[in-house]
Amino acid sequence: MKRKPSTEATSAWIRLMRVQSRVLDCVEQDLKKAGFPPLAWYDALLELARAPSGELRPVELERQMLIPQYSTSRLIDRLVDEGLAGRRECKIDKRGQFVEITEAGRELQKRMWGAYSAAIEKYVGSKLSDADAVKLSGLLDRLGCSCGEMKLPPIVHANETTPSR
Amino acid sequence: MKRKPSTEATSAWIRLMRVQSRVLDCVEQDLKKAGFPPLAWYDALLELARAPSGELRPVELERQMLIPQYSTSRLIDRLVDEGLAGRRECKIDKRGQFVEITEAGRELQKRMWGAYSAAIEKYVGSKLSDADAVKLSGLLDRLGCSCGEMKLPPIVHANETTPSR
DNA sequence: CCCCACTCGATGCACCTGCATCAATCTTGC
DNA sequence: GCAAGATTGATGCAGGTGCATCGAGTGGGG
Repeated sequence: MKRKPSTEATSAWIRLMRVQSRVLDCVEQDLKKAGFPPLAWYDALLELARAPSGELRPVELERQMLIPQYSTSRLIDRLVDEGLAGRRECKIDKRGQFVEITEAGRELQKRMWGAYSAAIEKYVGSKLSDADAVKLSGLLDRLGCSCGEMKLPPIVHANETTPSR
Repeated sequence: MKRKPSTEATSAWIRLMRVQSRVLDCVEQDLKKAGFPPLAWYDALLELARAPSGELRPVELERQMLIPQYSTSRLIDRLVDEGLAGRRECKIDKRGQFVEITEAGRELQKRMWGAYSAAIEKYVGSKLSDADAVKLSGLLDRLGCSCGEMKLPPIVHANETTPSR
């Protein structure tokens, strides 16, 4: 039988939807106004930059970013078109390929982090104490775990460097 | 000067993005599998159904739903195409119009609420105690308030009836 | 009364997403 | 060694979104 959600749960749901779309919007706006491409590009560049030799199989990228296969495929197209990444064939599995970040790609990723981190601070950091941020993370994690499976990297980044969504 | 966000804030940001997209996805999936249209349709139908005489100016709808003008315009097109709503001219302001929900619209909205509420319960309600849901709402509200302005209806719905995102 | 600024809603365009499907290649089981 | 099935990545199509712009209509000041 379907239990109905409590008012509290429903209210949390509504806020989750509204607040994230609003905050995401703000952040994307800031990036765009600074002349940068969408966040998805950043995420991909970051994953590539982080990879041992600056290259990944599309499948890896896809799994890291939790986006569908075709989406990865076309995102890579765009990165390649802009000279931010290159495709390299994969000798050992001829179906596959490697995508490797270019210097321009690394450079853009770093510049974007400047604007991106400022936006995170502006729209999240400055509104919440660290303790509250931790509480929020905790509550969100409880939701995330298993609507399928969820692999959230516990904490993502190196010292002066960069997160990913 | 740009302060950098704390690790905690960044981590909360990441989770906010990932968790909501995952949960939203799950809910939309459930609706789609039950043969229903996207959530946005539900939201619009609900706003219309809630309106005093089942009709609203597009501008109102737009403000309720917090989506851009062109988006509203096209959403209405789709609802009208499906016979879920109708357009009626506005006598007093001939630029404008009224959109009014049809019986089919009301009926669909009610049927969707069945699936929708079940999904909310499944992906949110069942994962959080009411107290935690309230905590989550509270933390989210702190983020929502003013990346522009935010008018979150404090608590949205009537007894056995229906929320909106 | 008329003009100008504004509001309302629609639309062409580019792009992005989801879905289904494809061809190529790899792997497994026999 | 080979057929059946799984995996990798691309792509055509339909729809949705953002952006810029447009035409119609309103309303306020001179």
